[in-house]
Amino acid sequence: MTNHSNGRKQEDAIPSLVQSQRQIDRYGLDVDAQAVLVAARLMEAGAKLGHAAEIHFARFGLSTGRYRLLADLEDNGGEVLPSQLAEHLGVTRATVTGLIDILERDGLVSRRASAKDGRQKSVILTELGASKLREMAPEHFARLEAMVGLLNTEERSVFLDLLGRVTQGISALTDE
Amino acid sequence: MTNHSNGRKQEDAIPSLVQSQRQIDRYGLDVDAQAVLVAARLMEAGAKLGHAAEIHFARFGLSTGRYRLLADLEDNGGEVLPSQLAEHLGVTRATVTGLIDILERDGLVSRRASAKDGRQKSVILTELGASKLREMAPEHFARLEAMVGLLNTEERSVFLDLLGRVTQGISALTDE
DNA sequence: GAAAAATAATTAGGAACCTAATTATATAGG
DNA sequence: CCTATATAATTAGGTTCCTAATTATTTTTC
Repeated sequence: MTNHSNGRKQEDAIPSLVQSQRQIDRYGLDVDAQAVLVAARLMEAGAKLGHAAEIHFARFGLSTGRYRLLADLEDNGGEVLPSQLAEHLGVTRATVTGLIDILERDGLVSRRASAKDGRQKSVILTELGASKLREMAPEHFARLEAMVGLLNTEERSVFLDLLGRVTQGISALTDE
Repeated sequence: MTNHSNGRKQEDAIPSLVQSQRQIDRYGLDVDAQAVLVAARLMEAGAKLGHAAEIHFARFGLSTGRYRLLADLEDNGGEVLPSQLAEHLGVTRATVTGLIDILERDGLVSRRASAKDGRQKSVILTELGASKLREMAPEHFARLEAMVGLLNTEERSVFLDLLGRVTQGISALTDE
């Protein structure tokens, strides 16, 4: 058994309800096993999706972060400050600096010093960057759509609602 | 504006439906914007949860991976092979080797050469490792429960079902 | 029973993101 | 005005996980 692709055997990594219940019972805690299971499954799904996304974007010579930066640039008229990019993407400025470095090296964006404020250097989407987005759009969006193809419109709405509420709850892990 | 904690401003990073629709319209593609939005939101949520989990486990001197390894060890009688751990956790053997290195350095697990097969070295949960799990269980599970506290039991069931189907669909990103 | 193939764990090196410290410029307070 | 503070971007160094190559041992095959 070669464990091809990523050492994951499809089903093995999925945590089960009995597994969660057993963990809770071991310490005699008063916790809902289903709640714990939701947390575990979402974590699993997030990690799996993150990994799959990297593979997907690598096909176009990009990473998830670099694609999202390009897309945000396109969404905002082709010129955005690094600090704004960091905010839009939900990553740190240090990370944005690194993303820009590679995108600039590859000719997909360029940096331009601001006239108004000497501290700022705005990031510009080059023609090459724009054509990269254009070129990958059909396949990219088709795959995203296929990904949620097992849910109908109604179910997607419900999923978005529930996911939003769980996302709000994530702060329970970091609070205090 | 200091952008404390992680440079994320609560709402800013959440992708919206109009944003997805605009991206699709730009290239005149026949794709459902809601489907794209589900993909984007799940990615966002996964990344956010992953980061929050690291902060959570860091409180106990662990990382997400190291905690999961300890928990799996406890779930399986305190002795498991590295290759099995890799399979259970859905990570590579190389990663497991690294996790064990640190856990062993901290005294939470130990390695023992197999008698039957000279290639194998099983991993053992030490008493210190077991007490670490015991000690963190109440707070750990309480926080997980709080995280999904905005969903009632019925909604959690629905969420698990829908998440499971989306998770199946993730392969659409990597197929072909 | 020795050569070839498979398997277990590890090592080496890379990618993505992080926090904290640094550099350069702009703004405010006395 | 000029020192003190705030802000923009970057650099330095760390964490987590990955793929590919390596080492050691077992199993298969002829």
